[in-house]
Amino acid sequence: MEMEKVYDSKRVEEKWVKYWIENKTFSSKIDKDKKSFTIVIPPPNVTGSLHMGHALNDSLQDAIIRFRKMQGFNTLWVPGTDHGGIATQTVVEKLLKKEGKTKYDLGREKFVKKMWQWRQETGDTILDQLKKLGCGLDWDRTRFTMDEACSKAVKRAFKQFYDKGLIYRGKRLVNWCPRCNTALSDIEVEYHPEKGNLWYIKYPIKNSNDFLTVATTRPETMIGDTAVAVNPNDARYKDIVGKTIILPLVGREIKVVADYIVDMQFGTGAVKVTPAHDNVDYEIARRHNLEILEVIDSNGNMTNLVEKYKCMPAKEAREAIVSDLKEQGYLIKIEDYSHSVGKCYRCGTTIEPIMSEQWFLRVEEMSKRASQVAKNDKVKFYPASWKKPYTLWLDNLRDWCISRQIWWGHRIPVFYCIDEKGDKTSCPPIVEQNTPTKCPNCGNTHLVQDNDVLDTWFSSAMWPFSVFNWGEKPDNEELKYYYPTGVLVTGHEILYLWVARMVQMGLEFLDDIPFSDVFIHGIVRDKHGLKMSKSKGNVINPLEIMNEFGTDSLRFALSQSAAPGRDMQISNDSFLAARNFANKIWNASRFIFMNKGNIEVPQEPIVKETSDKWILDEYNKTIKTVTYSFEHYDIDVVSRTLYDFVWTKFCDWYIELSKIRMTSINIEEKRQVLSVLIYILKGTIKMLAPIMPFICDELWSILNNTKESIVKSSFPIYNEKFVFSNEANQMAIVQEIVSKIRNVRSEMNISPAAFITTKINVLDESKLPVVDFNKNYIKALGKIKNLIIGKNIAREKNSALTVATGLEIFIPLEGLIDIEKEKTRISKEIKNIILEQEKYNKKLSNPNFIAKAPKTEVERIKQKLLDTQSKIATLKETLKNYEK
RNA sequence: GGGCAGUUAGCUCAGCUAGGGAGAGCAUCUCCCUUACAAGGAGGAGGUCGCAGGUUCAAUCCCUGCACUGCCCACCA
Repeated sequence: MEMEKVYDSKRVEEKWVKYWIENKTFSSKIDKDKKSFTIVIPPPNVTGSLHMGHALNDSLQDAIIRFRKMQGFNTLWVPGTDHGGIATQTVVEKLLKKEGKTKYDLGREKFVKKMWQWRQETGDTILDQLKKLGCGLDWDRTRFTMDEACSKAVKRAFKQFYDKGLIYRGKRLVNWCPRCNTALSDIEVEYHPEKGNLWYIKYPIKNSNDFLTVATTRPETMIGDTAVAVNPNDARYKDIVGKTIILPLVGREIKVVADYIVDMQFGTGAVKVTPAHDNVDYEIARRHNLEILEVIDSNGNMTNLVEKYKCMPAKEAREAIVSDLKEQGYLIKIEDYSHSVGKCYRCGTTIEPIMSEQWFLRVEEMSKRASQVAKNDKVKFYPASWKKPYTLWLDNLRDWCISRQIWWGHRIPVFYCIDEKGDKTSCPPIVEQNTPTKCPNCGNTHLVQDNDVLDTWFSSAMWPFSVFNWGEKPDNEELKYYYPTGVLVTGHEILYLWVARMVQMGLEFLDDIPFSDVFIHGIVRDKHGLKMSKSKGNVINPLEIMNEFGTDSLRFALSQSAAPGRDMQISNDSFLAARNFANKIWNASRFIFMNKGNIEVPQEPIVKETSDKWILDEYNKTIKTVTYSFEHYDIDVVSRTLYDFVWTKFCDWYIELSKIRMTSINIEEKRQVLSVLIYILKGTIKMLAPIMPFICDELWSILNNTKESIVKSSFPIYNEKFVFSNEANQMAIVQEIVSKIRNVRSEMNISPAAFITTKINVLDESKLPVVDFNKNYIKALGKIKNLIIGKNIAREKNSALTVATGLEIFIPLEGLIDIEKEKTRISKEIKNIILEQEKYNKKLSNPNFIAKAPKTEVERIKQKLLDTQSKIATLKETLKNYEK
C-alpha cells in the first residue's frame, strides 16, 4: 500500500461517505445490553441548503455521536427535515409568481399538491449535503415533520390538549403579517429600530376649554381610541382622571383612566388607548373594561369605523388623518423619533397587531414544569449562562397562538358539523385523532375541517418523540429505549422558539424531559466579525470549503473555535491551518507505516526508554483532557488539545527521537519503538476520529489492514500505568538543553546540516546521571557528533556558551569565533536572565512574602534565584574574558 | 429599562471554576528543500493582559465601579 505524500481528501472522502452509508455504520436498533445515546437532528427546513450554521451544528453533533459510539453507547442520530410552514410556502408561492399565478388561482387542494411535489423534488438536497459532511445519521430513520407518523403525533397531541381544555379558540390581539396573511406567535416577531415620528395631538376635555395632549407614533389608529391613560401618581393629571374626552375627528366620548403602566416621563405622560392595535393598550383595556374598536383589518385597510377613511390603506389613512388634525387645529407638533418596530421573522414585513379569531394553547402549567427542570438542573445548559434567560422567558410566557392562515402545514384537526347551506350547526366541534366521518352529536355526515394550519413549531416541539412513532403508539419500545435523548445541539436563536417548547411538550406528553443537556454553540461569523448574509456578500459556502480544503479541515476548523456559547470568526486561514494539520497527521502516519513494513509489532507498547515513558505520559494526559472535554461539550478544547499533542509532542519530539532507533539495524530495537509509535498513533486517531472522520478512518484501515470503521473501535481510556512523572521531568531537561543548543546554532549561523561538538559542564550534580542517560537524545536532536558530559569541564577558547538550569553548554566553533557576535548574544542572554532575576529578588526582599507565602513557594523562588545567579555569573565571566 | 457575553501579541483566540513562570495558530524576520511532511523543520522579534479602585505576601485570574463592543429580553405611547 502506497501512501500519497500529500493527503488526498477528495479520494478518501468519496470512499468513506459511500462506505458508511452502504454498511449502515450508523444504524441503530434496540440493544438492551447497552445504554442508548440519542440525538435528534434539529431538522433543517426543506427549503434549505447547507450553510456554515448547519456545517457547525451538524459537525458538532456528529462528533458527539461518534465519540459516544466509541465510548460504547448504542448511539442513534435521527435525521430529518422540517416542512417549514410559512418559509416553505413562500418559496413555492414565488415560483408560482414567476408563472404569473397565485396560490388562489390553484386553490387550496392543488396548491398543497404542488407543495408536496416541490418537496419531493428538491426537499432532500440538504440531507445529501449532510452525507457529504460525513454525518453519522441513521438514514433508514429519515423523518419529515409532515410524514404520516409526525402527523399522527400532531393530531394526538392536539386532541389531548383540547380534551384537557388547554387549547381554545378566541378573538384576541395577535401579531398579523399583512404579507404572509397570517397570525404569528409573539416570538416570531423580531423588533428592529426604525426612524419615525411622534405626533402630539390635542384631545379636548368635555365641557371645558382645556385639553390633554397625547403623543403617538401611530396617529391613524386614533379613531379607534377608547380611552386616554395617565399614571395614577402623576400630579399633573390628578384632577383629570375620570373626566370625559371628546375624540377629535370622531366626536366620540372617551374616558381618562389611570393605569400604572403609563410612564410619566415619556411624551406628555398621557397615552391614547387603542386596544385593537397595541399590546399595551390591549392590556389597559382589559384592566379597565374598555371597548375594543377595530381600526385596521387583516388586509391592512381601514375598517368602516369612520366613513371618510373606510377601506383606505393604513398608510394613506395616516396622511389623511394627520392632515385633518392639522386642519382642525388638533395637531401640536411632530417630532422625529426612533423606536422598535415589530417585523415578521420570515419576510421582514412590519407586523400589524390586530384583533383576530385564532387558536391558542394555554402554556402556564407546561411553562412552570419546563422552567422547573432547568432550575433543578435536570436539563443542563452548556454554557450555563443560558439557564437564566431560558427560565425567565418561560416564567413570563403568554398563551401561544398556534393557528396560521396558510395552507402548508398540519391542518388543525378540528371538524365542524354543517347543514345543507354549508353553515356550522350548533353541534360542538369534533376533535379526533382519526378523521371523523360523522358528527357524534347528531350523526350528520356533512363535516368540514378548520381552515387554519398549525404553527410549524408545534410539530417541531414534538420532534424528539414523534420520530419514535409516539403518534401511533405512545408507549412503544423504541420510544422507551431511545427517549430521553442525550443532548440537544443548537444555536441560541431557537432556544425559545424550539428548545423550550420541546421541553414543555416532552414533559406534557411523556412526563419526562426530552434531553438532559442543551449544548448551545455560537454563530459563525466572517473574519471581520460580521454575520454572514447574502446581502453582505460575505457568505462562505461550506461545500466550497470542503472542495478546496477537505471536509475534515472544515470540521476541524469549526470545532476548534466551537466553545459553548461563543461566536466564532473564520476565514480561509482557519481552513488552511486545519488542512495543514490533516497533512501533518497523514505524514506522521506515513512515516510510521513505511517504517513498519512487514515487521510484526505487538498490540501493547514495549516500554523501554525515557522517551517512550514520556510520550505515554503525555498521551495519557491527552486522553483525560479530551474525554472530559467531549463530555462537557468543550469541543474546542478537544481539538486544540489533540492538535498540540500531535504536532508539538508526538511529531516534533517523539517521532524525531524514534528515528535513532528506527535506523538501527537491530530489528528488535525497531520493533520496540514501532510498538509505541503505532500504539500512540492509533489511540490518537481514535480520539481525532469524531472530528476528522475521513482521514482517521482511512488511516485506521491502512494501519490495521481492516475494512472496519474506526467508530467500531473503542475510545482510549486514561490508564494509571502510563503515568511517568519522573521521565516527564527528565524529558523536560533534555528539551531545555536541546532548545539551548539549537538557539546557539541558529544565532551563530551554524548550518542546520552540520554536525557539531558540544560539551556540557554539569554544575548540579543530581543532573549528571539524567543528562548522561539521555545523551543520545541530545545528540540526535542537537545534531551533535561528539558530546562530552562531565563535571568541571572548562570552556575552551573559541567556543560559544549558553546556560541551562544547573548546566553550562559549550559549543566549540570551527575556525575563528566571531567575538562581537558572541558578545552580543551573551549580553542578550544576560539581559533576559536579569529581568527574570529581578522578579525573584523583589519577591524575596518582601518580608511578608517570606512570612506568609507557603514554604514550598518560598523555596521554589529561592532556588530560581540561585539558578539565575549562577547563570549570570557564568555568562558574565565569559563576557569578561572576551573583553581582555 | 433589565439581563448576558466579550475586551490578552499586527490578526484570530487559549489561559481566568487550583492566584505564584503571559501562551498557540496566522502574519513578520533569520537560517534550512536534514530521506514523514516546504501544506515542512530550527530559531528570533512582538504584549504596562480595556480603565480605575479593592482583597491578598502575591492579581490577566477573585471583588466593586466605569468605558467600549456584541447579543438577548422588555409595557420604547
